[in-house]
Parts: sequence; C-alpha cells; structure tokens
Amino acid sequence: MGSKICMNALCRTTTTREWKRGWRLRSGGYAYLCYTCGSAYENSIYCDTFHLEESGWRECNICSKRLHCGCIASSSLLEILDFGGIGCTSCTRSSQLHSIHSYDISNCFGSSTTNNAGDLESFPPENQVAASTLNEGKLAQLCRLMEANEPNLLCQSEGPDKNASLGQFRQEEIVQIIGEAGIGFSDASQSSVGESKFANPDTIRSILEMKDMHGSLAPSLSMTLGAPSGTTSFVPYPCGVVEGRDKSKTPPFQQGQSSRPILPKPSKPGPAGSSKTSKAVVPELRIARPPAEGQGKNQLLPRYWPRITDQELQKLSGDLNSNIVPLFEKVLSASDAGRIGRLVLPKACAEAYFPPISQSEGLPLRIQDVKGREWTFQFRFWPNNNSRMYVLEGVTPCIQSMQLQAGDTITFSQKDPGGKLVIGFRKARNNSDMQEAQTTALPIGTASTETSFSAVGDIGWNKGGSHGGTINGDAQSLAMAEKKRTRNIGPKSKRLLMHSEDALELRLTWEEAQDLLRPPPNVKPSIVTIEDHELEEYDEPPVFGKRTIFTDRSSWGQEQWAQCDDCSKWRKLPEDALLPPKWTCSDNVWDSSRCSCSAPEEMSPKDLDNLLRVSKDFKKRRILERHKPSPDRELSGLDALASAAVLGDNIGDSDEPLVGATTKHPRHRPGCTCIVCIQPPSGKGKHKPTCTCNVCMTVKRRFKTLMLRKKKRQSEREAEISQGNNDRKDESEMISTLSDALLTVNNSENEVGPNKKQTEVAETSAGQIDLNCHPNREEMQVDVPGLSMMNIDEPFDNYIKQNGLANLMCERQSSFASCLHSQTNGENLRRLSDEAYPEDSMDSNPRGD
DNA sequence: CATTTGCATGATTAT
DNA sequence: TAATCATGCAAATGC
Repeated sequence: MGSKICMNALCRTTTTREWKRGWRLRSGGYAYLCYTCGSAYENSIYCDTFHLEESGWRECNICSKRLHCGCIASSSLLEILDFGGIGCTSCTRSSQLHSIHSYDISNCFGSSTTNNAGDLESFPPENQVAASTLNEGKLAQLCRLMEANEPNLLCQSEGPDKNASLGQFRQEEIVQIIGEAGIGFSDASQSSVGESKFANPDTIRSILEMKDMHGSLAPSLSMTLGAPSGTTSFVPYPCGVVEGRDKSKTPPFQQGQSSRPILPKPSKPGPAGSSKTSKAVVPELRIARPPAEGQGKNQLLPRYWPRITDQELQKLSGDLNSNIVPLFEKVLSASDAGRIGRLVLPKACAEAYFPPISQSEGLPLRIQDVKGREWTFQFRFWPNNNSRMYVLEGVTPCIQSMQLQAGDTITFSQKDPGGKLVIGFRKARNNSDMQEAQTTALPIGTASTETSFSAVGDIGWNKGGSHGGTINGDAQSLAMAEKKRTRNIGPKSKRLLMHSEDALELRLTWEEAQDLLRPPPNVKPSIVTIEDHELEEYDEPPVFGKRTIFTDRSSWGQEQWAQCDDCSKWRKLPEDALLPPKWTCSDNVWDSSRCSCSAPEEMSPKDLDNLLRVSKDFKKRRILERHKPSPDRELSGLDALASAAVLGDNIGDSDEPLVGATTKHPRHRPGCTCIVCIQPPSGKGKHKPTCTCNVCMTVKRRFKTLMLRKKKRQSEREAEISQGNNDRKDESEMISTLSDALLTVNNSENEVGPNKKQTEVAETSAGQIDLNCHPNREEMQVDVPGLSMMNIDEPFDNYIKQNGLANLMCERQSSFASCLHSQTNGENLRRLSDEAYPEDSMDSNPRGD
C-alpha cells in the first residue's frame, strides 16, 4: 500500500489507512479526500474502503471507462482491485488474458533489478527514440496504475520481493499497458518472455522518465530539474558518510533520475477539449516531485517532496539565473515559525541534502534566498532516542523577513551546478479558499487545493516585503489573510486540524458534492453491456450538476425535485433525471405543463414544506447510513458530535451510547482554543455567574446553541406529529430563517442564495456544533438577524435554574461535567461536557494538569 | 527576569 | 512497534 499525502498545505497528513472517496479522471488527476482535513490526497488512487455508491460515477481503473454507478445494481459488475478502486469485469478479464502477451520490459531496458532505473545511458539509442513515440494515453494509464499500486515506487528502487507483493493483478495490468503501449518498444523488445517477468517499478519509471525526457510527450515537464542529458551532475554531499546513519536502509541512488512531477499527467489532447476544462479551473497543478538525488533521498516521505510547479521553477531559475533543483520542503510548525528560531529539519531531508555532520554542534550553513541574499544558519542535531533530530538554528530573521507563519511552507532547493542551497517559501492559503477549492476543483479532477498565488508571488519574496518590517498593501492583505488563517487553523497547524470544524464541514460538503456529479452536458454516452447490464460510458469527466432533492415518502414513492434557477419554483422530475448545473423550468422536458416559469408550482406551500422536511430526513438517513460506525472505524467523539449536529438528535436520541464518547482530544497546548484549553488553570479561582471570561462566555454560547438546536428539533418533532397542521409554520419559518442565516455564513461556497427553500436543502453542511472552534468564530453562527443569541438568555437562565445548575459557572470543569451527567434531560449537555472536558471520559489528562 | 539551549516526552505516522 | 518530530521544560546563560 502506498501512502498518500494530503494536498492541503496545512494538513499534509500522510496515511495509508483511511480514505474518503473521490474521483479519478481520464485526464490523469486523482482526487481523494484526506480523512483528516477533507482535502484532496495526492497521488492517490486506491482506497481500502472503496465502495460503490448508490449513485454517482466511477471510473474503471484499468480502461478508464466512466461508469454510471447508478445503473449498476450489482457490484458483481465491478471488481475491487487489489490496489483499490474498481475495474469493470470485462477489463479485469481481458487484462488477465493480455498479460501473457506481455513484453519483457526489463530486457528492453536492461536488467531492471540491477541497473539503475533511470540511467538513460544504458538505453540503446533506438529505444530512446522509440520511447518517444510511446502512446501517451497508455503511458498515462501506466502512470496511474503505477501510482495506484505504490506511488513511492516511482522513485524508489525496490527489489523483486516488494514488487511481488504488489499483487498479481496489478502486475499484469502494468504489463498489459506496457504491452499495449509497447509499440515503441517493439523493435527493441524482441525477446518477449511470455511468462511474465513483470515490470519492475524502476523499469516503469525509466519508461516514464524517458517520456519526460522528450518534451513532446510531457510538455509540462520541459523544465528540467536535473541535467538535461538524463544524468545529473547534482549529487549534494555525495560522500555522505555520517555516523549513525543506517546505510543498510539506504538503497543505492538512482542515477540520472531527474525530478519530475509524477501525476496527474497532462490532460490528453483531444477534440473534446476536456483538458481545457480542467485547466480553466486550475491553471497549473501543484504536484509533489520525487526528490532529487541525495543520500537517502529514497526515504524521503512524500510530505517533504517539493511541490514547486514548473512555472514557479522556471521563474525561480530565471531569477537566480541558474538551474534550480528542488530538494524538499516543509510546512512550518508553530515551533519552526516561533521566536525560538529553530527549524526542525526532517531527518531524511537533512541527511539527504545537507552536509554530513558528526558533531552535535554541526556547522554553519550558508543558504541563499531567492533574492540572492545569503543567510547563515547553524545546521546541527540533537541526540534523540538513539537517533538524531536535525535543526536549523538562527532562522528567525529569515522567517520573519519572509513573513512566514506556521502553516506556510519553506522550500529548499539547490543550484545546479554548484550545489548552492536556496531557500524559498510558499504561503498557505486561507481556509475558506481551500474549501472553495474543494468544492469546485476537485470533482473535475484537479487536485490542487494548496495555494493560489501567482508564479511571481509564490516562491520568493513578497513584493515590497522588506527587512524593515513595513508592509505594503498586498503584503498587508496577505498578512491579514494569514492572521485569519492562523486563527482558524491555529498555530499547531497539523494537530489542530484534526476534526476541526472546517474539516468536518468539508467532509460533508464533499459527500454532498459527490451527489452533484453529473454526466458532462451535451455528451451522448456510449452504452456498453457487461453481463447483461447496460452501462453508460463517457469520455468526459463528470461535471457538477444541479442540486436536487429526493423524497422517500412511502405513499408517493421516491421522487426527485429540482428548483428552477429563474423562478425558484420546485418541479418534479423523474427519479433518474440528471440536471445540468443551470436548470430552469424551460428545461423541464418531463412535464410540458410545467415547462414554463409561469406555470404554477405543483405543490402547495404546505406540501413544499413537507417535501423539504422529508427530503431532509431522507438525507439524514443516508448520512446516518454512511456514518454508521463500523468495527473498522468508529466515530470518534467529535465525529459523533458532528454527525449529531448534522443529523439533529438522531444519534443522541438512540438508546445506544454515543460511540466514541471517550474521544481522543488533541493534546492540549498553548494556542489551543478548545474549551478545555482556554479555561484558567485548575485551582485558580472559580467563575461567578456573571463572569464574562472566555470560558464562561463560550460555555454560555455553546449552551445557547444547543438549546436553540434542541428547540428546533422539538419543533420539528411536534410538526411531524401534527403533520399538515399549519400551527407550526411560524416556528418553522423562524427555524428556517435561522438555518438560512447559518448557511449563509457557513456555506458561502455553495452559492446559496437568499432563497430559504434552497438553503434548507443544503442543510447537511451547516448547523454543526464544534466545541473545538474558536469562540470568535462562533459569534458568527449566532449572529442571526432577528434572532440574536441574546434573545435566549432567558431560556438559558431558566434552564440553569430548572435543573439546579445555578452553580454551573461556579464549578470547576469536572464538577460541571459530572453535574451535567446527573441531569436527566441533558443529552446534549452530556455531549457538550464530554467533549468539553474529556478528562471526565478519558482515563486521564494527557498532560496531567 | 528573560532568553537560549539541550534534551525529554509523547503524539503521530510508518513499517 | 519503531521512527519521527513537534513541543515542553528545565538548566544555563545573558541582560
């Protein structure tokens, strides 16, 4: 299994375990969601828990057919591939047939297991030429398969054992594609060994690199990262004899390997212009490049792979008037960016690219910035658990001059030739931008969510940014954005991102987004029949469609409803209708009597209200199904809380105990804004009812939010009981108003207009309670026009009195929690207290304070 | 008393 | 379970 890295610069989670679903596009892009933050994983193609959805689209990992999964009644049509994802059965079968005709790739390129994979000099010249004629599509497929199996393999020398472990199917597929792509090899691969001598990843890589060497095949890679000859003169600190380094774990270098972005591949050129579409959204993908040569670079975690774009690289090379080889990069932690001035270097990076040091004191390292200025840092290490911890000391001035903060990325490159180290940076974008990127860019296969700056502003210094600390307009806005981002993410970028409000929201919006994927407009699918099932096959990636709602009313059967973009009237559609993003009554080809905005709505306001509510319930059930805890993945406390927030009380109302109530809470650290961490140290005085400290105000606010929700749910229940009774309408409207406001605040990326009905449909992505969010942000949630939180002060006080909680604010956290536990109607409060004071539900305070 | 320094700890991730 | 690394923390040093 390969590891995946979250593309979110502030997350960068690498995982091999958990996945969100996503899309793979023919153009070569992959988009899966980080389980941690909801951003897109990079180089991801497979998923342990890949499963067919009740609707939506999937692409065969082998033939790239686009399958409308909604047509698929049985998963027997698809096979879950060893490496994840799906393949249609016809492909898997044919691939197995094809595999016996495989070419002996290694023979073509020399011994794949003993030669250095990238050594183009070992290739017969005719092969190099031949390779340039490789069918790009096939190679792209090959790339995908390779990365599907093990992205890291593309840059690693792996022995046959490892190769064998990748699974039979996968190997066959690789060979198949190579075989199909092998038109270019045909001359040279005479000795076809039919019995599979499967492609070694190195060999595959060599093919890919040959492909890269020829600009015609990889235009976006034309910016060389190494010596254009294919061999490189760049071997930083090659002697690399360092005490304590485990040489046995360091495979030999792959000579002649030039750094290259591995995937997504450039979009296929084609008449359909799909590549245009993709590029329109994200002009240039930020792809992790396999690391350049260096001692132990094969151990470099992909999270540290440089992600400089070709454009940026070109700019940087131009600025420094030298060929630049990206080495690695690191997202700054709070410690790195703090005043302490120590930048912790990833061990592998330090040992790969920095000079070997034997003394803890290390040595001074002169590093140039992109402006040509020279900085001197102390490169040293600390002994740590029989290992070393490498740090760069004295980075504060540099960090400050670059105006970097935790979450930003610092990059290390090297001039070639010369080997001069170059330091650069990339500012992280703020969260809202990232969210936007999630919902717009991902589904069409562009996986970049990281940064949005121009090539000029990306790597390098802010224009006008100076040592003097004066900030010009651009930098000021940047600084403000950064401030905002920092507030949202917090200084502990990675850890605090866990289960943050934004992440939870992203999970939902992504799931919702899945439901919005539609066939590309004006494209007639070809129909393929597999095992008597007709499948739609599209050459174009899906597009975002219009949101519709489904109802599951037993008396009516399942229905689909859509809202006209012009008149906002709701129109009934066939259950399987798929709408384009923009849809109006005039597009209503199913009901000629209601194909005009002048036609009255089919439903009465009352029915409409019911419809929306039923739809919401339907959605809740679906989400509940999805979030149903499994032995593999139980909801953590915050997951459960988020689900509860989304689903109302469905979870909490059940007799089952809240799964994962003993949630792992992020380790409490300074800067953490959770309710635990913002409280005063224990034993330092009690709070009075009138106390307005952060803790009390937060507790109060959260209590109010809970009360509000409870009231809302209660109203809904009552309404359901007396269905059809208009008595509830006023209250419902009030709730809807609140919901609208919340959605407007929280869900701006959904293009939710002022229309109440429309926003209500989008409910699943809003209204969440997050006990770990910043109090200031919560103000937004309660700042509802006409329904100020102040209005419910009274219920809050009453509740306190009724429940004997007058001492609520006076008690310390533990007594608060236990007090709440003792209340009979405190289901929400119980959750609140469990989350707020996990010490009660955990074995101990991890910090022991 | 503030800051720096060196190391220890433990959360997280990789194997 | 091992490795990594972010950060805590106390001793050392400086002002």
